[in-house]
Amino acid sequence: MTFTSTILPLIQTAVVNETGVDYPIRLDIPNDPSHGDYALTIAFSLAKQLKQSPQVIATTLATAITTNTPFEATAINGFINIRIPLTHILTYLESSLDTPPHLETSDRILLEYVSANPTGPLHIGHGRWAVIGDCLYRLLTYLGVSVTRECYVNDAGHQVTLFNESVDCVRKGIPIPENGYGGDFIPYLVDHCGPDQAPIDFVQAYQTETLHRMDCHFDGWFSETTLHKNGRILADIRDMFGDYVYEKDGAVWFKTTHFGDDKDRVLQKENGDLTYFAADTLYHIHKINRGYTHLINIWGADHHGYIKRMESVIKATQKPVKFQVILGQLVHLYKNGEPVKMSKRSGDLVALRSVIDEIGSDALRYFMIEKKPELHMDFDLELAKQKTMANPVYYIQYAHARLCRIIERSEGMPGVTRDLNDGDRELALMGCRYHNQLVEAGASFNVHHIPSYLYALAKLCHTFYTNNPIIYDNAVHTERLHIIATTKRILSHGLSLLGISSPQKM
RNA sequence: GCGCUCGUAGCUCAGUGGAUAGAGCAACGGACUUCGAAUCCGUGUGCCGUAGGUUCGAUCCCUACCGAGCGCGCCA
Repeated sequence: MTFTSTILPLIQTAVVNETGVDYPIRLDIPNDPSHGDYALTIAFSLAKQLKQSPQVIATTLATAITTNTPFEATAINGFINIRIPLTHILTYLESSLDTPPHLETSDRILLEYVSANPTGPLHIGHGRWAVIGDCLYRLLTYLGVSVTRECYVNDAGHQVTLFNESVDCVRKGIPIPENGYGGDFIPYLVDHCGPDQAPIDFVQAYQTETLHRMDCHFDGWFSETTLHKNGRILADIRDMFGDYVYEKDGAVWFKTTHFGDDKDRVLQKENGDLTYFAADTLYHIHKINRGYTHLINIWGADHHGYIKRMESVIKATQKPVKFQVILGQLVHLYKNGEPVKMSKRSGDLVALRSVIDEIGSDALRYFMIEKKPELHMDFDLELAKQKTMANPVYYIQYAHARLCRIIERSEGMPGVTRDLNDGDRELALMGCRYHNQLVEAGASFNVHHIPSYLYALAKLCHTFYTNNPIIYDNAVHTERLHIIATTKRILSHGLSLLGISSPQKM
């Protein structure tokens, strides 16, 4: 249950009773906290309809709200500012974490991300999609939404053939073919991959292990090869989309332009091979056939040209399925200010695994999730290492550890009740907003709101810690202890949604 | 050329159709006998890329332009 859901209905009723107009109301948080805990801008919206000035309406409504609800409302320049009584805040805070908020949707979500070729180690960009996907999963699941995490394994096609050839060449000690896979990884693979294991299986296991090091997991791995097995990919596509499949220049095409794409796309090449697009089309149909109604893909921004194509496929099914792509901009990796190439085939690859091992999963995850996905991101390895101790994640974790310490120290001490001040109120109110933040983040699929919120909460904690002693005169301030106990749980829970640990001691 | 993403303080970035646009870093000055100083407190900075438009109100929505990155394969 969110905090605003304990407030909004009462205000809504008061407004409807007063004006006779059932207008949807939104609670805003004012920029300036001195204005109030929440604000309504409804008076502006109703001005035309009621033929009165916003201020007149606001004044009337403020009186009605103050009279008919537990909340105190004042009208200023057309805004209605709301102040929530402390008792309401504390009552909510006490029980808030026991009832998770719900995000209303009947969709079954399939979240596909990473989906790397099993031809080399994952790079830092994969790390970014992995963390975004993983956090989104954790958040939506907490909000009661049905989400399945899936990684599509591109274990078929020309690149895999090329990769296997490269491995063979290295094994035989002969030069790798033109456009083959160079770099340090193949020799590493040759040294570690047993004779009974296929090279791509080794790579996939290697990638999985890397992801585990940053606590990223999947519910399923979908192998492209399984789609090819019965040899019916093209036939199945024809069966479903016969009207939009045609032959030209010896190739087979999908008429994606009919659905808004720039040009039609090839399903089967002149040489008889199927394209990546053909298999991926069937894969997405497969998702729909498994009952998923909302397909979310996290792709690197270099694949944005592919979106229209897959959108066309979804539209062609004429099924009420949502298709959404979260575009993650690539991470530009630097080392001491020098750009580092991330090409999978180049020898100077900086693998995700080495970054995890260098700066740690907690710090890496925080860096990857604190910025919105579509933001271009520069990531300097040396800087990240240097800043490790000044990293925001430690600031948040430290707040948690400090609160743990107080709670530990207070055990067995006599409790006393004393007055609460503005600092108490501010921290408690911030804690109340946690569920609203989560719902907002979940509804918009913007996971990066969570670290922003947690940082702000941690900041209040540190200020609170300095100004508001919980233990003094050998006694515990009971109400304060309740506030920080819940705050501690929120910090810990929020961090867990990000896949970041919340140590009791640091 | 066409398309996608981005453009906010010196740097890295939040932010929302609403009130005086905010954090962190960096700089400077304070605060440890006291629940952990990995902390706190104080001191500045902005044509929110540019120009129009919609609106009672635009940094946010629309259009054009400028700049950065990416894409425009019968590669994956």
